[in-house]
Amino acid sequence: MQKTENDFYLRVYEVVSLIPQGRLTTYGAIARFLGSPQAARTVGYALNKCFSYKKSIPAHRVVNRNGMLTGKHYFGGSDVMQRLLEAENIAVKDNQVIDFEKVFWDPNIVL
DNA sequence: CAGTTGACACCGT
DNA sequence: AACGGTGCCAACT
Repeated sequence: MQKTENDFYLRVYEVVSLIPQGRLTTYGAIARFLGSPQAARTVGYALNKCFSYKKSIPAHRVVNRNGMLTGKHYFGGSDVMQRLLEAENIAVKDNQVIDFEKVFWDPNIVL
């Protein structure tokens, strides 16, 4: 569908904001959803700037393909991201999401 | 304007 | 099976 914003990272924010509570997705899934499966890195970069974005983005619901909280350090704390996930019934152990595939949410499948 | 970076992912050794 | 190196895309300095 057509987006009013053509900026790549704006689209990333859109998708991340659509992630249901208690679910999470991966950078690769979002990248693939945007049409560039190889642009997973760009997705992560977009989320890095999401803190500078005017809207609040649930970036804690986005993890890498392994389900590991790679960017937890960017939340301003060492365990902030994990805490946010815990608040959504998502178990996290050693920077890794438990039952990752169970809570995994793929925007491509939904659409 | 050109070079480097970065919250990833995949292939090769 | 585990570790390291390379590739992509867009933004930042």
